[in-house]
Amino acid sequence: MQAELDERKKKILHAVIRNYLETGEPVGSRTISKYTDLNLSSATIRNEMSDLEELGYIVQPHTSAGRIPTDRAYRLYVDNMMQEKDKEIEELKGLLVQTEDKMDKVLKNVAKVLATNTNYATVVSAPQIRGNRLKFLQLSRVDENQILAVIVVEGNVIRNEMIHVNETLSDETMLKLNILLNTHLTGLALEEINLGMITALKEQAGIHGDIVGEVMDAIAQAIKGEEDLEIYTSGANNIFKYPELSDNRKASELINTFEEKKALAKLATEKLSDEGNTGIQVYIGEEAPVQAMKDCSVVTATYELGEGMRGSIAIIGPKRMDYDKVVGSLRTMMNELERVYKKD
Amino acid sequence: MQAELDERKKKILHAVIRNYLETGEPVGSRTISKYTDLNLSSATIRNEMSDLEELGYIVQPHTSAGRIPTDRAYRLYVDNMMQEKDKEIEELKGLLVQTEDKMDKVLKNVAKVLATNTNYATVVSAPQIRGNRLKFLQLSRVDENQILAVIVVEGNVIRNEMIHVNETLSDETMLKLNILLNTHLTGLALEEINLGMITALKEQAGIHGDIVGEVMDAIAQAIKGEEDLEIYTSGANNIFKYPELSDNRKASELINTFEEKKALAKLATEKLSDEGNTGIQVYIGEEAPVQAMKDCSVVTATYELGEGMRGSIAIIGPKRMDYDKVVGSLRTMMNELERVYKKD
DNA sequence: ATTAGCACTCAAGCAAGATGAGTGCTAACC
DNA sequence: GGTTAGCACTCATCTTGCTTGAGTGCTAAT
Repeated sequence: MQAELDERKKKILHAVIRNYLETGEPVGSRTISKYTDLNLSSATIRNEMSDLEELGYIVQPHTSAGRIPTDRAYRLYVDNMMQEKDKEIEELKGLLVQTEDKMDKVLKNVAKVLATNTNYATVVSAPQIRGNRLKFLQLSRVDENQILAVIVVEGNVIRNEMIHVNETLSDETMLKLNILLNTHLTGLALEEINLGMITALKEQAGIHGDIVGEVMDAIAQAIKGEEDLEIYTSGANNIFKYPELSDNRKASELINTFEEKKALAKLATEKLSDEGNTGIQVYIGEEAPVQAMKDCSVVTATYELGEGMRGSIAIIGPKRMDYDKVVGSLRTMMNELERVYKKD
Repeated sequence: MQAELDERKKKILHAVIRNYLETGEPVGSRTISKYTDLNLSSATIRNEMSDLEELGYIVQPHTSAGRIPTDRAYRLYVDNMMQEKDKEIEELKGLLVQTEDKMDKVLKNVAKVLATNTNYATVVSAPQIRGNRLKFLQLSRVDENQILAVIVVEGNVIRNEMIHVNETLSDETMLKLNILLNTHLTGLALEEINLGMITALKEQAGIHGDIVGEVMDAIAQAIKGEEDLEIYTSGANNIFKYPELSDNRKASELINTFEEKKALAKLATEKLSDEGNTGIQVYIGEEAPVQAMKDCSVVTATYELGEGMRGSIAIIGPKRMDYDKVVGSLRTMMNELERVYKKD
């Protein structure tokens, strides 16, 4: 009962959606009658629309208003009807490639460029370093009872962690510890550092075993602690451009969500484990993984910069967002990101 | 013509302000007549209010509405009439002291606590490290042609900078460089590292002089680059609680300002150079240093954590914000911050 | 100097049309 | 049978006029 949408119904539905995307107003039969090349009178369109309503693709906000697409219609549109328009997106590339070393700056920039280019709000999450290898480790005595641990992971992600110690360590001890830890841990993935290895290291460190313990904690914390889920947002104010989102309660909620980035983290990581598809996911309305966004649509893309270094980009806008353009922008942006970074 | 506000006028003005702060509605003569202990009829109040209007302290939003205070009245209020109520602020202290080592986390927390506690939006700028001393410097070879420079400044602010080199440096060279730089630079303030010293160091480094140059650049960049002006915001959505700010255009502008943190930087640093006063500044309406905030009031406080380590906290709300409470909260928060960190 | 009283103003709320976009249905048409 | 013209109906939105009530300013009396 749902697959049978004949060609004409599809055309009409498509017209309704496109029209609504542009205007944001309910669209009526007369408009469609003129808008399409079907040369049908408004009455015929009305009959068809009536059918489409029954099938759950469009609804009237109130009797005798035009129809607006439902989530289901958007879903159909995104899955089957969308033809990408790859215009003017090329310019994005130029904006990105400049300071290629500082990862965080680049990502902030990505968020910004996408926000201004699409006129929606964007969220970029920094790469998850899960599964990545330890590249370098350095302990330094900063003063009598503070040690600075610098941890560098593949992809040049750097973490600092301060460790308090009670005893003052000599230079030789520091040197020994550094050599010990580097020789044993460098090149290992996090999963490969197991408990056995840790206890072995502690033994070798002798009386300074507890420091090794602290260092290991620091490594663990630095790498998989919540802090590593750096998130950059941009264009939050864009939501004011869409009346259906900018009534006070909703706007407030959305802005709040943007500040409380933890909810966004969920959104970002949700589908990170999914493989297979092109990496672009579209969530429409209630499909969105975050409650506050049930009146929005969210388009997410996952980028991969190397062994297990995966982050994601999300664009949040009204349900009637310009899916074509967003998906296009997102795709070029991702490619560009991967191109710039993959050489590492 | 302006100093002469007799005692009664002051009392009435005070009553008007307090009442307006609470309700947000224009306040009329009858209300005041009951609200104060002056035992005057509404008619008398009317006469006095008429005078006050002429003197520019209150205005009517339209004929036959009550009066609301002008910027000038707020200014008078803040300068002379405010008596601090230091209740319930104490609880703030508890919320703050927990993870005392990670400066950025603490500041984020400060922003958050203040925002939830006052119901206004807050901005906290991380300390300017200008004038601070270099505590520790470490160069490490991360791979063939990348060197990681870790720079620790007094107050345990840590910066990482990647340096690309063309030649691969030997372990001994690295060690030498480290010793050279640390012995000469540690303990110095930025201003004390002058050009003469730099060329001297370069000479001593011999063929690796250019690396020294890069390191110095990194130090300079890391410490006084714009990046060091880390800014934390919280409670942006609080502005939706005040109708006079939450109409779409204004809200959008404010949110935008919050995202474009550079404007806030200006606000934060503006009065950093001023000395003398308690460190708390109140900007009312047009006095605010940022255009987008001309309908708000901004209360800023400067905290000082040691030699020249100064940051600032700002609270942004409607003109009718509860100045007493805000100033109180801000003051305890600052004291607490300084107490926790000054022992370093 | 203070107050009571009264006329006046004006935002805001409400009810009663007027408007118009859009629908559903029926009967006629090809 | 599919298509269309025509018409009655619905309902959000706009307009208009009316009422209400808070609040003022002024004047005359205390």
